[in-house]
This record gives sequence, structure tokens and C-alpha cells, in this order.
Amino acid sequence: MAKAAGVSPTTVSQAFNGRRTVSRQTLERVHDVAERIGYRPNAVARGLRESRMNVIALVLRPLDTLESFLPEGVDFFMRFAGSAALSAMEHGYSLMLVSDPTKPGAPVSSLAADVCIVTDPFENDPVLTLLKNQHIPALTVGVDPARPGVVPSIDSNTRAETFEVLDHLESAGGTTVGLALGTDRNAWNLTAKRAYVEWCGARGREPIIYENPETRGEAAGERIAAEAFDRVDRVERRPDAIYCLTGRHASGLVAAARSRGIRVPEDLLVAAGSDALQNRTGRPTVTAMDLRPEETARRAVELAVQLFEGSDAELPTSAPGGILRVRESTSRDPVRSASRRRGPSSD
Amino acid sequence: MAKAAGVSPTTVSQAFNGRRTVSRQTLERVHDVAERIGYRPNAVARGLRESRMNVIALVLRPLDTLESFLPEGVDFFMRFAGSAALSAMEHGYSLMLVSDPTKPGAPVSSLAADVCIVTDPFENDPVLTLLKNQHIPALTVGVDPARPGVVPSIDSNTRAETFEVLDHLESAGGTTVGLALGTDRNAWNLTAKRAYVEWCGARGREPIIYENPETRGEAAGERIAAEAFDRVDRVERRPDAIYCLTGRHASGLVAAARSRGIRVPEDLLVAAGSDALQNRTGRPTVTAMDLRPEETARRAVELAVQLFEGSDAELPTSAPGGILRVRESTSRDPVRSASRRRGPSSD
DNA sequence: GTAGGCATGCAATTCGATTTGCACAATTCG
DNA sequence: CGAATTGTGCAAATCGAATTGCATGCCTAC
Repeated sequence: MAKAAGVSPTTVSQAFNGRRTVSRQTLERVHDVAERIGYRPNAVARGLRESRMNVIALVLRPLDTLESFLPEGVDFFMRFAGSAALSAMEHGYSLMLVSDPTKPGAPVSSLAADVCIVTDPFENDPVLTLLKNQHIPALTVGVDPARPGVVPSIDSNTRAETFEVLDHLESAGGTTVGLALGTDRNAWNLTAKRAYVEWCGARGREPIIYENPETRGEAAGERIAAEAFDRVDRVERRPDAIYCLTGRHASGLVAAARSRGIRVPEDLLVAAGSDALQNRTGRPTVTAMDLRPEETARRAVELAVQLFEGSDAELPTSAPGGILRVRESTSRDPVRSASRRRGPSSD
Repeated sequence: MAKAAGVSPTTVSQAFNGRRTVSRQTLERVHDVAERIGYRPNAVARGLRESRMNVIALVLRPLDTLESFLPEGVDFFMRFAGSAALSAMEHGYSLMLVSDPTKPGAPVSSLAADVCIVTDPFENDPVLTLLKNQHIPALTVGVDPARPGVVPSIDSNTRAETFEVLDHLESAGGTTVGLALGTDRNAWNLTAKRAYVEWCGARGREPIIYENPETRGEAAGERIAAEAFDRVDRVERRPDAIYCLTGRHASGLVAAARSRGIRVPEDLLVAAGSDALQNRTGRPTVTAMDLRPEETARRAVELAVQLFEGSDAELPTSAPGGILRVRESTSRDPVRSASRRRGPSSD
């Protein structure tokens, strides 16, 4: 392109990349012409030649299973993606949001990245297998439950966080604590379930588990309530506290309990494993684990860059610890609960 | 790649793309081998040849001016980006979040997309000029104030929405209505300002405008309050209602007013032009214009795809109308306000 | 005065897939 | 039986930039 304007064909390349010496005069002219006609090297051609696009791909695994996009409910992933994009830019990369590349109709661009971040991989995730075959470096956020170590990963602290929430429910007055989770076989569900069973075992209690497909969304709350409170044959196993992994299950459950005359938090304590919008805005507000997606994303991007560029700095390989946001749904203490509900007229 | 495994060099291409007839036998073998070794055409090579990557770039213009990423305050853009990503996937594209390609250190990948969406362009936005020079089709969300029509765009309905908010403040009891906005010279600020001045003119009132750099974030609320309420020389121009374009200004202002003993909504009505998290969760909750970023993003992606693929269907060229979410900050009516504040114990 | 060293620019190759043009075979028709 | 048609596969060119090898010219040194 600039060769037509200037006089040299490949000297242009040298003028920019400076692998070899170019006379000052030539260099100046090349730069002048480039500036004048607004020359930019073709990113795709360069990418082909150099085998580097400066692109980080992000596969949001759980979104694949959600048929339609429910933005109010996927708080975590939007915060994650936004922070990842900013971090990528800081490192000189663009962030590309791609769909599951193993799906039949997936665009080829899904594999056009230098390195790929996969959040919440499934058990034996085929995406990881595909990426490995294509020799695209990959890392996961949350480990593949069946194959820890296939690729580097940022370990979510699901186990520890599960204990923290369960302990909190217990100390808030819960004696029969149930667990509600999704059916996707990913690290998030599987690890939490295992931790919960262990926690129950240590206390000599029988686990009470409610499983609902992720796709069901808030409607799952109704199912949970029905199973927990409508069946007379299980009255002795009726929970007085339920830990819902997803925020949407939690808010659905609160509504379903309410419609049955079950008060939260008086009759039922509810906590969520991921802090979503509804938890902060609903009535009552719902106690939730803030997983700090922004910081997690930042670490994932740094690891991705390292993986691709091959630096050898020591990087964190686990997510930052979650922070439990205690709200009204687990606060039976009338004083605190009242002060939290005070209106704007108080100064 | 598959040529080594099979027996043909370019027959592979034909077997997949079917431009020409291939014997069934050969076709089967090619497919078998491809399946076995997990062959995928190289996206970059194909992209170079075909001049199409199946990638849509998204430049979030306002993010460039924000030094650090403040996720709690950029609600709009994350919702926009998330929805755009999903829509892109539905059309067989990936969405790439890129930084301002005119910046010196910008990665080449910023220009590797087929088409580019620019949100809230600045006046005479250099990004649009660059894209035009590079012959990358582009569209904007919100029009370049100085050059309407340089590229196709999804028109934000800022003018109409500004009137709606101002009318609402007036009918809620505001008599002296001020406007707080940012200093970026983009369509959002400029259009709202013009509409506000016009609105005041129709009522024979003098405009009261507070301008603060976007980067200042919630701290801007303190500046607004200082200017509005601390200066004794302006006591006759003291506003009893302020329309803050950004949600962060609004929540900052509410806090700053409160610290001065000014009650919201009793002494001061506050509304925000973009619905952010803080508006829904703060005390009091803040009336805000929900700009429906998800639907806007969907339309932008559809227009982008059309622009690139050259179909000729008629598409909407304006954003869906915003919805005014009336909340406590503009509700002086004690009945409504009380019912909104009722706690969870009511059934 | 010639050999060696350095500066400088160009031609040709490479990246991997797609596409065009061409060659060879088999089949059909006059 | 020769010619036209169709089926089938390969060689070569293409996309745009980067890199390697080679050639030229100029200068210094022995």
C-alpha cells in the first residue's frame, strides 16, 4: 500500500519494525507517506504471518445453556466480561466474546484468538479438548471437575465459600439447612454439592438437595418451595434455611415462600452463592456471596497473557476470596433489620 | 493439513464449501479424516482470503475517557455489551471489545473486524474518520453531533427523553429545575443540554447547568451540591429539582444533599438519565430513565450485520424509547412512597 | 588497487485456505 | 467412431505483511 506511494515494497515493513537498518531519509519518507494516507498494516495478514492476533477469546460456558439471554440474571458474567475487556486492553489485546466453538454452526472466528478463557467448564468439557487439539492455549476459571490440570486455571474457592455460607446460615439460626443448585455438571455445582454433603456429614445430618435446570431461571424457586414445603410426607425434613447457589433461584424462592405465607427471614433463611441484582433490590434483600468477578477476570486475563507470551512471572492461580454480603434474608436480629429498612426521611 | 492425511490438496476445500462437485467417495474420506484429526480451517487464513472474519467490533467510547474501570457505575455499557455479544452470536459473529484504535498503542486487532459499532461518538470523532479511511463499515449508537450522517446510526432518543424527565420533575413539584451533565463532547451531553435549554426557554426560565468531567464519578455529586446550595450569592437561583444525566452523578448528589440536611425528595427532587445500579439500591431509590440497552444493542448488531452483508431489509434506525422508572427521589406523595417502602413482613 | 565490511534496497518465500484455470478421464450423442 | 459433454482432481495464483537471501554501491584498510 505505502509501497505505491513511496518507492519501496518491503522497506515499509523494515521502516516500521526496524529489524534492519534503513536510511534516515527513506525512513522519514515512509513515515510521512504512511501518515498522509493513513496507512495501517492489515491485522489479518499480519496475524496469519505472525501467528498472533492480539486477541483473547472468552467463552462464557453457562450462557450456552441459557436459551435466551436474561440480562437481569447474569450479573456475574457481565461484570466478569467487562473487567476482562478492560484488562485485556491494558495488555494490548482485544477481548472477543465467542460462542461454544464445538457447536455445529459456530463461526470460525471462535478459534481466531491467541488464547482462550473458559469460565465454568463442564465435566470433561469438549471445548477444552477442542482447544487442545487446535493448539490454542487455554485456561479455565473454575477447574474441569473430571480433569483438573488439563489446562491451567483460576481456581474458584467454591469449597471454602460454601462452608462460609453454610456456617453463616447456621449461626443465623438455621438448624435444617438445604441446598438448591443447578443441573449443569460444572465445577460450580459439583464442588458446592460435595462441600455441602461433607458439611452435613460432619454434623450428622442428612443432606437436603434441590436440583433444577439452570434454564428454568427464577421459576425454579417455585419448584424448590413446592418440594420443600408442600409435601406432607416430608414434614420432618422441612428446612428452615436454604442455600441457593444462584441469585435467581434465591429471589424466586423468596417469592414462592412468601406466597405460601412463609416469612423470610423469620421462618426461612435464604442465602445466595452469587450476588445478583435481585438480591440487592428485592424485598427482603438477600444475603449473598459476592464472588468479585472483576478481580477474578483481571487475574484470568493476566494468566492468559502469560500463557501466550510465555513469561515466567508468578501469578495467582486462584480467584480472590468471595465476600459474604449479609442482608435482610438472614438477619433475624430485629434491631439490625429495622435499621436497614429505614426510609429516606431519616437524616 | 487434511491433504497430508487424505490424498488431495485443495479437494478438501471443495469437500467443505461445495463450490464444485466432488465424488461421493472422496468427499466421505475427506470428512472422515477431518473428523478423526479434528481439522478446523484456520480462521485467520480464511479471513485474509475471504476478507471476512465474522467479527463485529464494539468501541465503547465513553470508557476511553474513564481512567480506571468502575464497574458499579457503567451499568449501561455492560448490559449493552452483553446483549450485543449474544445477538452477534445469533447471527454467526463474535463480538470483539476493542479500545480506541486511534490511540498510539492500540493493538492491530482493533481493526481486524468486519464492521464496527461505536457507542456515543464524540464530536467529529476521529475513530469514525479512521474507520472510513480503512474502509471498515461502521455505525454509531447516538449520532456524531458535528457530522450527522457520516455513518449510519442508531439514534438515541435523547431529546424526547430529556423532555420527558424534565416534565416529570415539573409535575412532581419542581419549579426551579437544574441540569447536571458531563463535559465529554458527545451526542448524549450535547443533545440533552440543547433540549434542556429549549425546555427552559419555552417556560421563560433561565437554565441552570452544572458541568463535571465524567472521570470525576460520584464525587461530582459533591461539586454539584456545592455549586447549587453553598453559594449565598445565588440563593434566588437555588434549584428544587436536578436532572443528572448519569446515574453516578445522581447518587453522588443525593448523598451530598443529605449531608447538607437537604432532604430528597422533600426539599430536592433528583432524577437520572441512565438507570444504574445505585439508583435502584440507594436510599432513597432514584427515579431514572431506563434506556433499555439490551434492545438498543440488538438493533445495533442487526444493523451492523446488514451493513456488512449488504442485505436490504428495512431496519429500525433509532433506539427503543426509554422508560422512566419513577422511584422515591421524585415521589413526594406520602402514600405511594410509604407503600414502596413497606417491608417484607407484610404479606 | 583490491579485498573486506557495511549500508541499503529489492526479489522471492512464507503463513493456510480459497479459487481459477487446466488436464485427464468417462460418458453420451450424432 | 469421433466429438461434445460432464465429472473429477491437481497446479498455481491470491489475500497482505514479514522475513530471508542476494545484489549493489560506497567506504575503509592493508
